Amino acid sequence: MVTDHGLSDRKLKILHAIIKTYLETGEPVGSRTISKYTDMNLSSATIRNEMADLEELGFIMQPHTSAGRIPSDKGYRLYVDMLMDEKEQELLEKEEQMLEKADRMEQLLKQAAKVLASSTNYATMVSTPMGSSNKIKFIQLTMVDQEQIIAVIMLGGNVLKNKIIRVDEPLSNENLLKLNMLLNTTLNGMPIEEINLGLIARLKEQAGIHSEVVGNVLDAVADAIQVDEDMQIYTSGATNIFKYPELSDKQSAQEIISAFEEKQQLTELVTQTLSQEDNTGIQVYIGDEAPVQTMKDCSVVTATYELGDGMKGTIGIIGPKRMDYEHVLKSMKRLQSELDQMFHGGGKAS
Amino acid sequence: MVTDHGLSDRKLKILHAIIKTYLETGEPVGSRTISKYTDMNLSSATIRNEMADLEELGFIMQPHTSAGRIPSDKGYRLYVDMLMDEKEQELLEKEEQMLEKADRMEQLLKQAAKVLASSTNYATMVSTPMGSSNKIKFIQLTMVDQEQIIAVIMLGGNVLKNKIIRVDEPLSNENLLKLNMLLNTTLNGMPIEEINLGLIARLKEQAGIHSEVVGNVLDAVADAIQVDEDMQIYTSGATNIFKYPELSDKQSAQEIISAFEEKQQLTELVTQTLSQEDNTGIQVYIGDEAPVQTMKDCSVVTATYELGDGMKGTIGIIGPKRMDYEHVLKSMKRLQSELDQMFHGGGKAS
DNA sequence: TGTTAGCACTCGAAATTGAAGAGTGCTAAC
DNA sequence: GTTAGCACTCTTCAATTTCGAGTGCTAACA
Repeated sequence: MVTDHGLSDRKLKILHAIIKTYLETGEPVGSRTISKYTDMNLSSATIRNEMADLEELGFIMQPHTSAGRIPSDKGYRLYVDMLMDEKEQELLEKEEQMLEKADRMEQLLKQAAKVLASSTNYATMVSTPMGSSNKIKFIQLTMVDQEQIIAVIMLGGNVLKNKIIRVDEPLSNENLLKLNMLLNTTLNGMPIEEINLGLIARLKEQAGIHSEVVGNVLDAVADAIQVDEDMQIYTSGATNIFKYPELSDKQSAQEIISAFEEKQQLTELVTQTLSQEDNTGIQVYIGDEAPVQTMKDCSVVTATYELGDGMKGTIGIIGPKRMDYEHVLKSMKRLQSELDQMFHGGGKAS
Repeated sequence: MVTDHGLSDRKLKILHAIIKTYLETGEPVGSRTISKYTDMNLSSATIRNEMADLEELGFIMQPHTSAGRIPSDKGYRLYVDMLMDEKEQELLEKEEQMLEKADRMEQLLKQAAKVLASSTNYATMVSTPMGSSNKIKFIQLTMVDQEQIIAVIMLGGNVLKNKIIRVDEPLSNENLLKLNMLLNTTLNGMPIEEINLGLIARLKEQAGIHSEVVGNVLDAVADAIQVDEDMQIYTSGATNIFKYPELSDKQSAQEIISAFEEKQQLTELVTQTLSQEDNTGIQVYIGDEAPVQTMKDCSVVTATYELGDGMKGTIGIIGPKRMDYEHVLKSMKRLQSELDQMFHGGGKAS
């Protein structure tokens, strides 16, 4: 993320002006505009010369011969890199309030997506935390009636899963207790990856005549985890993309909204983001940089947040390349830290 | 739903032909087309005369002076009413297979929405069952560690909810057992509406020093039910509306997709549908008939399915007025009966 | 009386044209 | 190195024209 460019101060200033103006208007910006807008006291002709240079260097481009210039991906990249260095500490109380209210994780995340969407006017997504190394914290079997047992499984990060198991004949209280003991002593604190066939066989053996139930429980565990692994993604503000003409022609709009609805592609985005190591946890993909083809005409900003036990989730904003990066980065950092804080503050669970 | 119209057989045939052709093409259909398409051996001029009559009766209309005719809402209505009388028993195995795989209710419903969307090419929604009169079937408190208790609550329809409760100091096993007894004997089988302040006060009194925990549990119950009441709605294929030019201009598309994303309006649709009493449980709203303003240019087909204990959910299809009603109604009935069957077959739960 | 052929007419959609305007690149002068 | 000026390019938008589909009506026919 080195901002290494061989640009003169003046070129940089002009580039900055071009991008900023373009972000606001969405229209190609011409030399005359810049000449007036900035306080550099340069004529449009001079600007034109500089612009010709900038274009040759690949920072800006012309959509057609006699139009103004628009930033290229490379130009945006430079701009964003410069922004990333800055810092800010503002807070919006309204957002916080809204977030405070939600006390279940799902709701919280949904809410977060919504808040972000409404405060930025872009499309947003939030993924539920996903544990690269998840542990079983607690298992409890309970009889509901003659035929049904509930298995409650608590995973790291206080995530609860339950599953109904049908049995042919009722277990005695004593046996149930034994099973609970067995499962808890064996599985408690165990990382999910370590549950292998050998272990399962051993467990079943120890369960004796109730090996079938154990099998069912383990299936249930596997199932619970399974469902946990294809993580949930909450989205909001997908229709915001209609606000940006450059994205809202039928073709693009449909593709992007599809991606949002189907979530398949978002999953990819999340995976990619999580695998990336970075100090701040915030990443900006401009155009083709995004790991998803559908978003090649957009910019995507992602941030990861962390729960205590190695569980990580992702927040994402998808918008036009002419995104208000400054605002977005600010919002992202804020939300990221709020989520971090809330989860570390403890006790929120689904 | 009486199909009472004063139309001659020939007029009916022509109207049918017009609608069918329009459903396929989406273009206004002219007299010449009908004259060739049908096997009635009538010249276009004759057809024109009949069409003039049909227009006067309000079954069809002209978008502009010299265009073909398109069906009016009234025309669609007649057409649909005629279809509703018919029956059919075809099945698509592919669909069934897909549905078979899902064993948790949420997944099942999500899957259902997806299947329906892909088989009809319209936007679809499925709402989770919502109980007008829900009962508590089972409550169980379990200590996880010194500070946390899990409350597992099972509602009618085998819906499971759980909630983590924090306590300041650990409960003894004995006390926990007592509490469990207390809660279960008092609350089991109790309709949620009957849990009132008086009952809560009585419970707390009986719980003695642990009244606080009881309060928490009841809060949890309230909470669990709360979340259950603002029901979930799963959608799929929202982008299908882009396939129909008459809906895909920016304005409409955005509105409809927004409605799908925000789900606020869909909730209204569901409520309306559920309140309607009808023998088949299938309803067709054409244009303005829909309870939601956003959908005034669409047709909406809804069906309700039932769980055992008075819980009802809704399936919905939203598409253009020129919807393939025949196919949609068929699919709906099929899905409806499949869901009914699955839930009555028993044991599926979240 | 019901059906059909023919014709003039209407109106929207698409193609064509033209003018306006924004912006550029280049050159020559400062 | 900077600027003014000018010719040129290209998009946009509105006005205009053309084209064709479809109609309603009338008159003739079975």
